[in-house]
Amino acid sequence: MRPPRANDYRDAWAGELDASRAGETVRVAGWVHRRRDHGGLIFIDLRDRSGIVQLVFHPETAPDAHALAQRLRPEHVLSATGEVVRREEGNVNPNLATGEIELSVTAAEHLAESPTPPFPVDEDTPVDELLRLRYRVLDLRRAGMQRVIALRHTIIRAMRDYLNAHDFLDIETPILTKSTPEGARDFLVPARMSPGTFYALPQSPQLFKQMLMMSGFERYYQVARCFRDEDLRGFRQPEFTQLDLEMSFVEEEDVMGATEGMLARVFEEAGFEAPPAPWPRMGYDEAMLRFGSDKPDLRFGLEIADLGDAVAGTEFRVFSGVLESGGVVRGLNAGPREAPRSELDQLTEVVRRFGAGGLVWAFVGEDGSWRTSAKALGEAERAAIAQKLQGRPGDLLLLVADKPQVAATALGELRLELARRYGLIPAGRHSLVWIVDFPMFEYNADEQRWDALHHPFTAPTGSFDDPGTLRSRAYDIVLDGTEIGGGSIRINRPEVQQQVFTALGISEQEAEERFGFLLDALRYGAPPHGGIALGIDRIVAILAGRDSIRDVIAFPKTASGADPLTEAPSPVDERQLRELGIKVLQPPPKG
RNA sequence: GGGGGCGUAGCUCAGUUGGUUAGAGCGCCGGCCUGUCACGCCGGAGGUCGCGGGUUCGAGUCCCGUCGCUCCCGCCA
Repeated sequence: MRPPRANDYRDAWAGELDASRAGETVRVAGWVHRRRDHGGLIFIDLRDRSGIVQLVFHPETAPDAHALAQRLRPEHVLSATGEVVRREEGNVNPNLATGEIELSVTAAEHLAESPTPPFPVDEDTPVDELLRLRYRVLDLRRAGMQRVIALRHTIIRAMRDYLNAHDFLDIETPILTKSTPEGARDFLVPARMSPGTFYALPQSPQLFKQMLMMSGFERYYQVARCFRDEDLRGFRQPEFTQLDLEMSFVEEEDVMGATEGMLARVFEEAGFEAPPAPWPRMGYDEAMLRFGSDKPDLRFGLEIADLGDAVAGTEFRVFSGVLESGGVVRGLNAGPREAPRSELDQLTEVVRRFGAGGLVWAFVGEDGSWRTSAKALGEAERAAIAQKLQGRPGDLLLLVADKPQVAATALGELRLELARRYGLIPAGRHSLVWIVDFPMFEYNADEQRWDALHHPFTAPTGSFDDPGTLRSRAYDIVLDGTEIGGGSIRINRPEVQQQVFTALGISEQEAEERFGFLLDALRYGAPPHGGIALGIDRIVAILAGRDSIRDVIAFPKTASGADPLTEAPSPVDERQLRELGIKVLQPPPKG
């Protein structure tokens, strides 16, 4: 860090003092990290953003400062002046960056006191997350959180640097915008000046960035806050940040290439060893078949194989029944395992949770014979399956028979469970892969209609005669099994946009009401364009090795959407509601 | 909306088949200590066992409800 401007509080960073400054008089300021009172000598570890330095208070040489030090307690704020002293041989602390020196304090100013903090501001004790969030200010003082928030800054800066250098314009889009009840639930904001009407907070700047392309800005980006009123998860918050970008006159590879250039720079500056770009492209169908997921984790094997050929014409009724009704039989080789029955039951539970009827297991014996739950499976079929799954003596084979989507998901989740359970993910390995060739629509059996898999502004390829066969020009980028971004080439012709709306069951009139502004803009000469949105919170969390994006957001919300720090959300005054013409049907419990 | 886990001192946790006064480590307070660095030694304070109800002679422990945190399913075009 650059030295601070010298003032009455400080002229140096605590964590950057070293032996080269021995003999100098410096002034540092920060928080009391720890205090060690030896009766005579008092040691204070002083912490600022840069790190920690040990202050020594001598009773004889600086009695006033020493008296002050006796009153210091953790998290008090202090400014201290003293001489940088090289420590004697036996007193060097190799665990401290500044451990070769200490500051022999001559004068100190007590700038602020603090009660005993509710938890220690160090990394040694795990602390309940609710308590951390209630006292987030103290939590954020901890070295790990300081590191993560700084890493977040580094990542965003790298993104901006790259995009600025490639002619992208940073353009802001509205936070108060129009509700388009499609996809996620909107957060609504009542409009006082038009009673009974509402703004919505943006789920993403999608339509605005497309209109910016139609406005001729060619290349746009924004670090955009997005809002979705859905249930939370470790990797999902109601408000989150995405790096949003859009480009004109581009094809898929232009956007993917720009993204790779940008992310490669991010990884480099974050000190994250990712495989070199370009990253592999994998079709959606292939990903679903081989990995049972549209966000495959490629850091380990356990690939899934289709066993339809191997078991064609089988007498085993579970398999034959599924095959006859259009289902599939797929399986994977879990490798040499000696799983007891209880463990097989747990694995069965995993596939059941994801909709599969059951799990067929088989241990391959030394002579190639099987010990299996599928006793009716014939010898020839066993041999064919073993060959397909490269089953060797000792291997555990796991099979699922079900509808294609169910079998894929169940085996995909089973694959992840096996990797966790048996520790199959090598430390320090990372995988990046683009998933492409998504279906445009997916049939919603409950509503008896087609839903857009990506979003309805994505450009399709193929024929509208059979919407199920349409593909979209969309692409997702997947890091270590987590989707960190997705985008597409957009529709730039109004008649195609209308065709998509029609396929989704949105009438021309309804489309005009909801998206008329976009359709209008499309009519006045829209360039071919496309873009991508990257989940910044997720990227930071993965690069920081954190399990939750709450840890990389300064002020996040709990799983119930509350902020324990401010106690939002909270009731509002009756007067505020009257002004907005709102009547609350279900008042919050008094408390 | 559904399912699992958790809730005991300021913090992290232990607490047996229901049984006398609910414990430990850290922190805190007081005393001692001039080379510690998660300082050390001695002493002390500190509890609505999340909340409400029930069973019982007796509940931290069993039952019901409820609140909060968390993970998963649904949801997240």
